[in-house]
Amino acid sequence: MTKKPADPANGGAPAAGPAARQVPMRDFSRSLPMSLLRAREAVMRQFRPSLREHGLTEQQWRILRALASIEAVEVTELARTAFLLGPSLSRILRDLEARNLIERKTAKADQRRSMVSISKDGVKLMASVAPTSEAIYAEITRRFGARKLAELQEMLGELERSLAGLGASEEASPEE
Amino acid sequence: MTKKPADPANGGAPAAGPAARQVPMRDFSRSLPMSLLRAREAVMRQFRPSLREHGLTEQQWRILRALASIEAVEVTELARTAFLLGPSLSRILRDLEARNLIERKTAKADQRRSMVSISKDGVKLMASVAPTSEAIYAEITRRFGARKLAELQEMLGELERSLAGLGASEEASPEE
DNA sequence: CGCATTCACTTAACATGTTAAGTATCTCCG
DNA sequence: CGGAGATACTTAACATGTTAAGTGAATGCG
Repeated sequence: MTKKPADPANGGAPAAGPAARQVPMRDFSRSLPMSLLRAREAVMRQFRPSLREHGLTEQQWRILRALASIEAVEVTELARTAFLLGPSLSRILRDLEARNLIERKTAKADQRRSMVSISKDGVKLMASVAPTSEAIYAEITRRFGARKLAELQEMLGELERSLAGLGASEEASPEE
Repeated sequence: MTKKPADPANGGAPAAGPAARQVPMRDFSRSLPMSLLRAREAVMRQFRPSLREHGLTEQQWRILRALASIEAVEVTELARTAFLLGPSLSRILRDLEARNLIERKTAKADQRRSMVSISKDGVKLMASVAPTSEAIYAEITRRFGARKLAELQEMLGELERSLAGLGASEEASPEE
């Protein structure tokens, strides 16, 4: 329960170490990336045990959920939806296919593309996980407050939008 | 190269698959974990290029920043501060030590503990990265709005606190 | 003192994140 | 029609996330 940041609560020496402290930066523990990371971890910690019991990782679950609402998708589109990078998705799909949770077949029109869909086993697995998952989500909503949750989501969306196209100033296509 | 799952521009879901949709769940793309993940990714995408130029990963940078404000810390305490799991930290410290960016020495009172501190080279490296990093943070703040940013951070903190002690067994994550 | 327990890490093993290459297709233009 | 370039993935390589087991050093207790 006790959370102690970078506070040298030990001896009490004011500290004046070997080469420390010379670069003045915001308090590290309050940076936006850290806040987002901690918040997300706090949330995911609620779900991981349940998923684990069903033999699913967070990412595998994301993929199944993304597939559940559509008939079939191309890998690239699925990567966007499940917010996974191509290589990760490629590996995970290989495993999920081996477990018969998804199905894959190359598109007729374009042999490069492969269409991915959830299998019956996949649907069954989802059905067994969804109740617990929803219950956890409901508890989180109850604790934090439905309204605040909506507000938070809205702000997160705004943050995303306000940063869109800021760091992509190189690498690939100038336009996009 | 620009391979990023960043665009939630999925074109909706016609939906009506073979074995799909039977388990009614919230729209996957709007789940809290996904919102947090996307927001954090949007933010980190701004920083990664700069860090990379200096040969640092996001986690290595977190560690250096955590070390910059104190004389020395135990590994466990550092793990809490930098929000890293023990094993990850162990590996990263090994590498940072090999690069002479940090120093380590076992505590006299307790041979099990090792005290970690940033080295002169580490401080120098930080000094060369900090300006860019601060500039990026300033731009993010400008785009999103300082007030909204503070609000967001506050909400994230509340979310964290409201979920504290919900997961079955705590004591297993980098936070507490 | 003797020894089981606890503690503070470290190693190991497996899955994903991330970037760079590689491979097979497909498109388009000369 | 043919080859350069773009596409849609897949592989590879390295770093981290995550859980479990291992190691050496302190503690507690009989």
